[in-house]
Parts: sequence; C-alpha cells; structure tokens
Amino acid sequence: MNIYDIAKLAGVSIATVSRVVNDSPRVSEKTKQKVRAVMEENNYTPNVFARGLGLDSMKTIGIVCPDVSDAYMASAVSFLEHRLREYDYDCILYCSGNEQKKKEKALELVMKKRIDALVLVGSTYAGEGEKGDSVDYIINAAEKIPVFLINGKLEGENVYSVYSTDEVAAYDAVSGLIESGRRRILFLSDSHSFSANRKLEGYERALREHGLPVLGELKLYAKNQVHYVRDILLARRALVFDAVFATDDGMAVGAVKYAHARGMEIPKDLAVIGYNNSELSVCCEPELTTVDNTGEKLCNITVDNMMKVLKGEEVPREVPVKCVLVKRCTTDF
Amino acid sequence: MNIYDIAKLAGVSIATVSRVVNDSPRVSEKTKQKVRAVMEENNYTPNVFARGLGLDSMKTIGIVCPDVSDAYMASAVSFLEHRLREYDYDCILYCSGNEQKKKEKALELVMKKRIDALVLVGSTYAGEGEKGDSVDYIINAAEKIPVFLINGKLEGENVYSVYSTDEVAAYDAVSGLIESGRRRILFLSDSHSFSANRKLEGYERALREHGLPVLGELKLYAKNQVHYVRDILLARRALVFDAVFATDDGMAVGAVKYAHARGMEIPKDLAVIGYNNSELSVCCEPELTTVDNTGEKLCNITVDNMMKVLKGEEVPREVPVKCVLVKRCTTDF
DNA sequence: ATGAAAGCGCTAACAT
DNA sequence: ATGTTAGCGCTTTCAT
Repeated sequence: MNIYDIAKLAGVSIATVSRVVNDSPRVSEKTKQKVRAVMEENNYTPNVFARGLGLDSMKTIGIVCPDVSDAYMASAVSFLEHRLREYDYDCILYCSGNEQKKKEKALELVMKKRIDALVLVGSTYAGEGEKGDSVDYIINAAEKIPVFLINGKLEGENVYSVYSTDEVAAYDAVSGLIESGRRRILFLSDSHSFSANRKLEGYERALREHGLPVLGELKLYAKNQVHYVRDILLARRALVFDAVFATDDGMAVGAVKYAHARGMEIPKDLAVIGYNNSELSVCCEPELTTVDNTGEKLCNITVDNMMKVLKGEEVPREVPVKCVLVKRCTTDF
Repeated sequence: MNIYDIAKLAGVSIATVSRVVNDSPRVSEKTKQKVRAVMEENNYTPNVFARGLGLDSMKTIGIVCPDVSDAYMASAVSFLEHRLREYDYDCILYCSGNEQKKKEKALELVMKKRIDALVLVGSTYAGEGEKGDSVDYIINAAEKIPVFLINGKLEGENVYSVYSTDEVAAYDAVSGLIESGRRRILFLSDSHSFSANRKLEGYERALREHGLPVLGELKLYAKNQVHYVRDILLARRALVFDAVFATDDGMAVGAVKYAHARGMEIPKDLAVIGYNNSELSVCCEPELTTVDNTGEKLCNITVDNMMKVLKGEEVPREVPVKCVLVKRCTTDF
C-alpha cells in the first residue's frame, strides 16, 4: 500500500495525499477528511525510506556512549530518548567502548546512517581525555552534522559541549574532607577521561590550597567494581589513608567495604565520598556522601540546544553545569 | 558525492559501482580495484535511504523496553546492541513505559521505521502481564516482522519468546527459606508483570507444598527503590515477618535497610533474597543472596535465533532458561 | 564483465 | 485547491 494506491482510492493525486500526510494547509478540509479516511481504512504508513531519500533525513539522532550498561550512561540515554521523542526524533544507539579505534569505528558507522545530529555521552569523547587520543574523528563528524557532547568538552565548529564542573565539585568535596581534619586522602578513579582528569585537578588544587602535599601513592586507579576495589585496598596494607574521594560510587562503596573488612569505623576512621549519586550510594552502610552530577540537567540542556541548532538558531558552544554534594553518612562535615 | 559521480570518475556505469559496493562476483578484479580506489579517494558512502528504498530494509532492529535506566534493561540493551552489531545491524531504541497505551504507541512508532525485527525487553510485554492488557498490538506487529520477547512469553505466529524460569527460581528460593525455618515470608514486588506473576506463583507453590498458608497480608507491592521500601516497611509496625523474597534487588536492599533501622540482625532475625544479581546486591551489608536471571544468556539466544529467522531458518518459538541462586550473606541456608 | 534503464515511494517546484 | 512531473540515489533485470 503506497501513496499511489491511496491516491487512486481517494480519487486524488499523489501530491494531495502527500500534502495530507504532511498536514499542509493548502488542502481543503473536505478532501483532507476523505484522504485520511482512506489512509485509516488501509492503515497506510508512508515509507520512511522514500521520505528519507527525498528529504535527506529520517529524523533520527545518533547516540553514542561507551557502554549503556553503566548506570550513568543508561540514565543519560533514557533522558535523551524521552526528550527527543517529544520532538518526534528517533534514537539510534551505539555502544563504542573506550578504545580510540573502536570509538572511531563507532562514529564512522553511525555517520553512515545520515542521522540529523550526534550525541556523544561521556567524557571519553572529550578533547583532553586519555592521552594520545585524537579527536579528529569528532571534528570530522561535525563537518556534516552538529555534534553534542554530554559531559565532555571540545572546541570546534559545530560541536557543542554541556558538562558538569567536576573540577569545582571535586575541589569542594576534598576541601570539606581536609577542613574536617583529614590529611591523607586517597584519590580513587577508574579512568583517565576528561572528566576523571578534572576531578583529579580539583583534588590536587584542594590539597595545594590547604597546604597539603600531593602524593603519588595516594592516587589509585582501579575498576569501578565494589569487590575489586575492596580487594586491592586490602592488598595494600602499607597504604595509610583517612579518607577516600572516588570518581564513581561503585569504587566508593568498595572503600566502605574495605573499611568494614578492616574493622574501621566510618566516618571516624575513614571518610568516603563517591560520585554520581547512583542508587548504589544508598545501598551501602553507612550511606554514601556523593556528588550529584545532575545528568538529567545536562541532557535537557543538550536536547533544548539541539532543537535550536537544527532550526538554525544560535546556542552557546559550551555550557558548564554545577554539581551538588549530597551529604549522607560517610563524611563528618 | 553519489553513485553517478563515482561511476563517472571511475569510467564505469553505476551498475558496476553498485556491484562493487555489494561485492558482487560478477565484476573483474581489475575494475573492482579501480572503483574502490575512486571511492576511497572521495570517501564515498552509499546513501542508506536510497538503498533502504530499493531493498526495503536498512538493517536495523527495533529495541523496545519500558525504561533503559533500569539496570536490568540497560544491561540487556547493551548485550543486544553488541551482538547485533556483529551482524551489521543497527539498533533503534524506544523506551515505552509500562502503560498499555504507551506501549501500543511505542510499537506503532517503531514499526513505522520499517525495522527488520523487533525485540521487546521485559515481561511487561508478555501475554499474561498486567490484567486487562491486550497483546493484540504485539500480534499485529508480528504480522509484518518477527518479534522477539526477552523474558516474556506469548504465543503467536512469528513471535519468539526467551525467558527465565522465574517460577522455579522463586520456588527454590522460597523453599530454601522455609526449610531453614522461616515461617512468615514477605513477598515484595513492584509490578504485576508476567515475570512478577511467575515469581508470585513460585512463592505460593513453595508455601503450599510445605504446608504453609498463603497470606494476603504478606504480599506487598511497592516501588523498586531502597528508601521507599524501607519506609513503607517501617510504617507497618504490625506486620510480622521473618524473611523477605523480593522480585528485584532494590527492594531487597530496602528490606535490609529496614532490618537495620529496627535493630534486627540479618539473617538471624530476618532473611532476605533479592532478584537480578545486580551491583546493588553486593553494596549492602550483609550482601544479598539473590537470583541471577542470566540476562546475557537470554539476549544471546535471542540474537542467535533472530539471525536464523531472518535467514528463513526455523527456531523454537519458546526457550526457557534456568536461573541460578547466588547465595551470599542474607540467608542461612 | 559491463551498461542501460526501469523501478522503489516520496517531496516539492511548477502548472493549472 | 489540486494535479503533473522531475528528481532523490540506489538495486536489479535485461541486454550486449
């Protein structure tokens, strides 16, 4: 059942059917009714490929993230999908992993789909992520369609960044730790992404500005898995620390587990701060003080901006968004 | 840059270019080389819309789930995406919510995209889900393309179900509880989906077969949120129970929190079993005994079967998959 | 092995 | 207000 069939059945031309489908004002109400009736009866659906071919757009947005099974990514994708749906855009999803080659491959594939815009979720796609990573592949994509980074930052024509101010959030969190008497604060991270690096900078600045040394032994890289972190911490019996600042809740919970295993009291013997305010943070005992990076806000701003850009309007290239520290029970300030 | 440009530059016809693109054997190696070179130089990419129009397929699979921000859905989507990518299929994602109207709308929209197959993740799309729900919209979709249910079960032409045997898993878990001396076991659930109902059946069968009464007061419906569950449990001071079987880890952790709040010892005073073996289950204290519903397995079987169906091969309409009970610290059997 | 040409189903400019 | 028609870029049959 195609547009010709409908036209024939309704006794009009295909142009009129097309106009009805697109709700053009240049069709009389009467014929509109008639044509609509015929379409209903035959439950006709315009062929999206043909339409796409003519308009060179299928109203779809590409969403690329390292891995949707990560809680932060998943919630971001969920927010994006809902907001984009409001505007009748579909989402095509691509999980790229974190490796440079795979990220490049992901963008190459997703760009072939002639999407209308591209969203890159996670700071792995940022300009100053893992060292050695090039961002040319992103810049190239931006030559064709607008590219939106969620929690990433990259300067370039047609690329728009919305990100949390992780440096400040980390600075504030670690400062709180120091001001409440902590002296040896462990920095626990699972990546060298743009965002993780900003957190590290905030951590170091807090130490420096409070006259504390920045110690290499107090920077630990691990996996974002509860038991993994607990175990590597237990394995380093020589390592002394009275607080932990983790770049993700999973690692922070690992630190809490470590404290339990060693019979340490939280927050007395060990203070812990996590990141992301995920459901994990209210599962452990005591419950985690954590940084809420306001993922929903980032997504909303991104979608709003995207719709403007697609209409040809101007929007800021860069939007920093403040995080908020959610104080629960693993800290005493 | 389209197929005509390439043809001109390579000094061949568009038919030849098309053949090269599709790696047809009916082109001489020599011209293949030449054409490929020209394509590379101009980094030509065939227009997917035009191709879709001709072939009536764009090699995309529709994935619909209630909400990707849910950990179980997110991991399923992640598995599916990866496996489908192997076969050069793209994924278009739709989060439908749980309401009948929205689910119908979701399928209607996703079907318009002329996807090659449809995956429905979560038992909300099953045949015996929320009462009053019709499954006609799924049956209708299956008239056009194969439909695959993950953790759902529905009989119908062209629909394929892969699901965990939740009834048995629940039966085994609750039986363990009873045999270790529990007498008043609270059933805690957040939905009336197909899967939740199977769990309830297993729970009731275990009680019955052990000569215990099935009590309405011991079936509680809540949200899958830690604090929410803790609070409603605390609010029902009159409700007495010595064990909890929850249909999702979040609620189980809520029960653990409740025990803490009331100064009860786990598992001595209260035994708890969760479901899904999510990261949450290793965050709480003590760590959760939980049912692993092997989501990855369901996804793998689904993708394998889908590829066969798309090739016209036969596959079983229904594949039940066993769950495994992961015993940790909130039970004493 | 290669080319010419007819669709695929739609949109939009142009004509009436 | 409605119809006619030329693309959009590809695949595929039919010639050669």
